Formats: sequence, C-alpha cells, structure tokens
Amino acid sequence: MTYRVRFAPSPTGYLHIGGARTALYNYLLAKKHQGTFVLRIEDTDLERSTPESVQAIFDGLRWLGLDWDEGPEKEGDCGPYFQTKRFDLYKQYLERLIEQNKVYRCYTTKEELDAYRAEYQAKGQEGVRFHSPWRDKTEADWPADRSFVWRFRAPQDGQTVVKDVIKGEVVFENTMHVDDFVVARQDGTPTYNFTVVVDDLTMKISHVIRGDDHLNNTAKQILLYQALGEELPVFGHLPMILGSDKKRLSKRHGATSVMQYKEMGFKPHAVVNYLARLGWSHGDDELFTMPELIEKFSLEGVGKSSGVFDQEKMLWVNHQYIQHDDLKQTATLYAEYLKELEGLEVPVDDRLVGIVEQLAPRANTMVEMVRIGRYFFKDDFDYDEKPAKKFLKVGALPLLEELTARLSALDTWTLESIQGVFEAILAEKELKLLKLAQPVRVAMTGTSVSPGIYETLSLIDQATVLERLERATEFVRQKTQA
RNA sequence: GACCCCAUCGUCUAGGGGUUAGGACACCGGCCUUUCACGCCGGCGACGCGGGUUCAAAUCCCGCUGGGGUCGCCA
Repeated sequence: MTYRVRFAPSPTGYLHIGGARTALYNYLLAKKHQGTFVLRIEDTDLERSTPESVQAIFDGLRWLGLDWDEGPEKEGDCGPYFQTKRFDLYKQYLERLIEQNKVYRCYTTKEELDAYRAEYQAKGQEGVRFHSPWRDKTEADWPADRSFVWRFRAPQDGQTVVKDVIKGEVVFENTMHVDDFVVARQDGTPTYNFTVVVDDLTMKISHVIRGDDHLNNTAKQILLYQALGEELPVFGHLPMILGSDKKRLSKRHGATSVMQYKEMGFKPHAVVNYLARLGWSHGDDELFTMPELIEKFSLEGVGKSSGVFDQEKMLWVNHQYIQHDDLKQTATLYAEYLKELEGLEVPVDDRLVGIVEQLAPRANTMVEMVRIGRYFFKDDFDYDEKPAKKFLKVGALPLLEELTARLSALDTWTLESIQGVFEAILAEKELKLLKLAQPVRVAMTGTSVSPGIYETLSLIDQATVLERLERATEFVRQKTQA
C-alpha cells in the first residue's frame, strides 16, 4: 500500500504542540512506508488566516525537522496546496453534487437557525437536528430576493460507521448526528467538511491521521465520499493533549508554541522525542533517534486515551540530548545561543567544546547553559553575597596570594599543571582541597557552583585567572579594612 | 443538554484472563565527591466504583462515576 498522508493546519496562529505531534505522526508514517508527507494549508477562513501564520507553521515544522515532501514551496502533482487556490476544484465537485441532487438550496436565515438551535438545545433528545424546510422544495419555490446556501441531503436513517485505526469502529446514528450540513455558500465558496473531502480525494490521501476533535466530522465526510461515489481513506484519530489540569492544552498552561521551546533552549529532536512518546510507546523505550522513530513507529502503538503535557519530562529528554549528543554539534548550537542571548561572538573551537563538555551534565536547556556558563566569557559578574561572605574572607588571603604567585609562574596552562600547583599548596599547608577550591571558585565564577575547579581554571585563560584572583584578593583586603 | 471518545502510580506508559502489576519523569533516601551536576543503588507510589462471565478478572461484558471532545454559512 502506498502511503500518502497529510498535515492540514489552518494558518490562524503559530504551530502548537498538538499540531506538531499530529504532523510528526504523519511524517513518521510516511517515512516508515516510503510514502509521501503532504502539507496543505487550510486557509479558507479569510478573516483569520494570515501569511505570518503560514510562515510560522513552515518555521515550526522545519525547526523540528519535519520537512514535507509535497506542499507549499515544494509543488507536486496534486497542488496547489493552499485551499484558497483550489476554489475551481471545489466548484467542480459542487457541480457534481448539484447535478446528482445530493445538495439543495436552503434559504433559511441565520436568525431562523439561531432560533431553531436554541429550541432543540432546550428540548434535548426531541428535535435533535436541524431539518430544513427547503430540503424538498423545487425551483418554483426558490425566492429570488433571498440568499441561500447549499446543504447536503443527508440520509435520515441508518448508521454511518467510522472504521478508525486507533479508536476502532465508531457508530453514528444518522438521525442523531448528521444534519443537512452546509457544503457551500451561494457564491460557491466551500465549507470545511467539503474542502477536506475534495482535497483528501484529489490529493490521493491514503491515511487521514488527525486529532480526535475531528472524529464527529468524519461521519459527515464519509457521507460525502459516498455521495461522490469515492473510496474512503483510512481514518485514524489521535487523542488530544491536555494541560496539567486535564483541560485542553492552551496558553494558560504555559508555552504552547513550538518555537517558544526553541527560545527556551530545547533541542528540536528533544521536542520531537517527547512528543513521539506522548501518546505512543514502544515497550519501555524512552529515547529514540529519528531513524529509530521511523523504524519503530506504528499506529498500533498509539494509545486511545488523551495525555497530559509534562514539561518536566520534556526537560529531562532535552537534558539527555544535551548530555549525549555530539559535543561539537551542541557547541555550535551553544554559540548561537551565546550570540542571541549575550551578544557574544564565540568561535566553535576546542575550548568551546571543552566548556560544553563541562556544562552539558549541568544544564537542562541551552538557555540554562548560557546562564551557568557566562563567566567563561565575561568578567562583569558580581560575587554572590552568601558565598562571598563565606569564602572570601581573611583566612583565605594567604592561600589566594600563594596561588596567584605559583599560577603566574606556570608556563604551561593545562589542567594537569594547574592541578599540580593546587596539590603542592595543599600538601605544604596540610589542607583539604575544599578550603582552597571554594574561594577560588567564587573568584572565578562569582558563585559557589561550577564544574571541577581544575577544569574551570583550565578553560579560562591564565591571564584572566590571574586577574580574577587579584580582584578577589583586593576584595578581601577592602573588606578587612572596612 | 444530546451525541462521540477515554479510564494502570501525581505525570507519560508496559502488561490484555493466573505477574511480587514492569519502566520513565518528578519526589525522598544513600553512595561517589573539591562545590554543583552526572552516575550508581534503594524507597514512596497505580489497575476509579458496582455488577456480571470464569476455577481464576487490572485484563472480557454491562452499568455508574469521572475526564475529554463535538454540536457554525470556523477550520
């Protein structure tokens, strides 16, 4: 079977977490089966669609590495891939429905509809669906002075069954569910359920995998396929992603835009890995490379129940990749964040790789890595109050002076040579490393927390280390005098 | 309200008639240790409730409850 799957967002905002997961699952399915991943922009709502949103969706997908095989900027045989450019097609199909009497003109006004809805909502079970009084009218009855819409002539009995690869068979009673929904407006502009069917049909989509908020629509769409005499694609409805309060994920739960996670310092593959595992599993496995995801992903592994988005776990996944990805690759990324956040132009060299090697086990995000690594690049830090008070005091003065003297005498600046100096001093004075390391750490970083002291010094150059030791020494002297 | 979907630790999940119900995040201990991390070891912690079916139910069936979704000339 040839797989042609699609991701069909409406460009009314950024690419959000839920959309990204839907796109990912479709992408994985396509790659797994050497199929085609189609991107279609559902922009028929002129009011809400914006070019910025289209761009945001492209950016989000590309950042995640979910490039489409067919779609905007990647034209294929089934384009165009913007619904607003497919109006001729919809009209053609509408003609077909009109000719076959599968749709009819309905002159009911919006006011009449509102009144009807208010009534049936109040009555509940009783007058469930809207039954248009125009369904059985003929041309002779059409008022010339009123506008109309094209409604689908839905069956009034029987059932419509959705064979869903994820949810199983879902049965809808036609009397309850399928009203004579609007297929197109008077001017021929189509509505959602109609465009989706025409597009999935003409784009030869084999598997429609989307959020389960569309499950109810599927019944209507199936009826349309049948009315058109066309074969159904395979349907699969993914459970929703919820916030920590089990409500549908929204802005108030925190970041929902994929690109916000880039800003927060997440690696794209970490986001992909987390999203893959939210709603899908492969035994006890947690971490997957992209090739592994493609190989192991399957619709059978997708769960039926909705899942809660947990940023804590995504942070852990991110940390795993920061820690275990190729250091050079992370260093390159690190340079980008240093530039973005601190305006620093840092070359990606052995020193930067060394710094990343030290920081990687200590940072959950790239942003955090910038924050905890500032002192490797900038001298403008103040001493944190507590550690300064605790470690930069008179007792440390002779140690700092001794160390400064011996370090300045070093003509090779390596971890080993530095360690040698420290050990010599400690041996002579019969001290524990802690006594020396902590004051030096504060002098170097302004804090009591950093990578190993030898590593830290060796990654800062000799001159800077000496300057910072002088600064600390001076700081202690000043304090003593005051 | 009607209809549709769902239900294993706080969270993501494995397991789908007989398991000490497994793993991961988070949390709590301990070890390692120059601080902080990493790492390692250990701990806490779940089958929503009620009925069936069965020798046996977390697992199958029904009901209830709870949560989510949909009820537009939006998509």
